Amino acid sequence: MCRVRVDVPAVDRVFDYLVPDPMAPFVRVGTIVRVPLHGRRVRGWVIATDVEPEATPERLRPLAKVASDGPPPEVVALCDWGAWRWAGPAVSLLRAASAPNGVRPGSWPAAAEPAHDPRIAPPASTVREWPPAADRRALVDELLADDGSSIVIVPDAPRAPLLVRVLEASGRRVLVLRGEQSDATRTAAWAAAREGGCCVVGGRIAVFAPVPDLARIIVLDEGDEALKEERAPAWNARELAVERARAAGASVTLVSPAPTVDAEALAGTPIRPARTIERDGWPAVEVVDPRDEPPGTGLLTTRLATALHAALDSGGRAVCMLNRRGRARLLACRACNELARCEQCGVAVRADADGLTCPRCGTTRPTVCLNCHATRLTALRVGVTGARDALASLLPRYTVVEIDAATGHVDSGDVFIGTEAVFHRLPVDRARPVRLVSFLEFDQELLAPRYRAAEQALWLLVRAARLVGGRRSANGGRVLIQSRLADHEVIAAARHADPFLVTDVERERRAALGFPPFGGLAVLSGAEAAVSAATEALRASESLTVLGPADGHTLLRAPTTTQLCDVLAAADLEPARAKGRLRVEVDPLRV
DNA sequence: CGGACAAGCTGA
DNA sequence: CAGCTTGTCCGG
Repeated sequence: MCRVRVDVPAVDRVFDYLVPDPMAPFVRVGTIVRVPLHGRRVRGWVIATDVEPEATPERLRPLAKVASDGPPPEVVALCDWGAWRWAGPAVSLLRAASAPNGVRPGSWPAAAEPAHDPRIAPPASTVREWPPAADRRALVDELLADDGSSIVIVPDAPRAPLLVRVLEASGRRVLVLRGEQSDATRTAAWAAAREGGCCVVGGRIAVFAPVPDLARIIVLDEGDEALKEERAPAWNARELAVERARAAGASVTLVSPAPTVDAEALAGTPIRPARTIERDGWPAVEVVDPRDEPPGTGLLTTRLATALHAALDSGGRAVCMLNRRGRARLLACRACNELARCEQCGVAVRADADGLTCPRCGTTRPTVCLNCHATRLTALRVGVTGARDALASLLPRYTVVEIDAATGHVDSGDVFIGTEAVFHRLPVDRARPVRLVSFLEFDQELLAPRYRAAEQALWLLVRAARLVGGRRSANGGRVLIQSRLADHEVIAAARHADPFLVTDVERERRAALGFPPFGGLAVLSGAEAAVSAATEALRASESLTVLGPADGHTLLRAPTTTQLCDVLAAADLEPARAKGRLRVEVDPLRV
């Protein structure tokens, strides 16, 4: 008899099945099986063996097939923990923890001894500050385990191959596990990791690597949002790493150029490198206040123009970042490209929570194209495109390339302008280093209405620092910030190479507001009827403060994340889900 | 989710 | 009242 969690997210339940004798040698916790369920065959994970059946024996059906080897028992437990922590179905985590193609369930590798006995060596968790432009390969090599397996989580995919080569050169068996790999490649790496004695390097899914002898987990760039799954449940590999290490008696190190308050709460006061390493690991930072410029200068200040010429004329390249968030004034239909205008008076309409609203006459309508009736609109890139044109006329001898999340492969150019995507998509060109990264309007990052705005803004400066290199690097690159808030702690942190100027302010602010990690926070969203039903269902619980629903969202707060998760786990939200789509996001990036 | 079954609607 | 649609229930 075994208990199976079926791979149907809408059926977030477990069922018991008989294990036919020939299958018995292959069935253990984690094994992926196919089971009959309500007239069809579905996939599922064995979550317990030798269970006492809850159903009447005559209703029990046998397993249909053993489909694949699956995550080891401790990873199955980690998925359950994640389902509790992010208030979602465990199935989505189990999928991330399994090989995509199925692995022949032969004889299991003998369960290896844990690399460390937790009774002798208590699990250590640490935060290491390591500046953005400093070489972190030596740090990682130092942190890796000499016996047992290690997991190194590198959210920034383009930076991983170099690290892999270095680790291989030092004689380690390295396996790469990333969500973007082909199914076959990922399956092969997953299967190989079961042997243990390896170093698994990868993105957020690497936290689920099926190594049997885990000794160390290293999370690089612990504040990178790529560690967080975008779909619900929005699990974060940083928290999972700490939990997995704790359960396995392994040690975990969270490394970051800008340690977050959350990392401190998870793994203690950060360890800082020597001051010279800090200083040399950040670039020279210059701040330009647009108020000091002649009126009508716009986004291209004279000091920016000078810096651009200096960077380009010496053979380097330049990057300009401008987020168009909150600047878009024009919407166009994704299908027919027609502009979204008011049906009464013809001016451009704006998108809000209820659909489209005319700023002149107040007429509203659902988000639908008047020309072709499609319901998906896209914001025209007024901000970036306008700035691109201005740059192009300022720099006639150079190629100005616009980059955003929708841009495909870019292979050359002199000046790159775009949203945050400009940091991810910039073509590599060792012969032409980036000598200038400029933020055309940094205040909108600093003042963004998100409670993690300061940490996110500092992260942009981290990305910039990695492009131009440290202040002593041969490139001679610099960062130029256009801002009216020169004294803001984010700017001060980069200028003084001291990220704790942000952490210290942020810790006080979060504690005062009771925001994570000093309190539990979740947002309900989705269909209006579902959100209001769920809100009513949760309003009764004593440990929860319920705000809303307002604008289709409800804010849930609790004294601790644990209490919040306990309430959400105990609540029956099925009646609410029946009324429409309901999304529960614990630790939302924005509220 | 998706099959089963019941209740509701329609047209001869 | 057959034949179809729509809604609700439930899975071992």
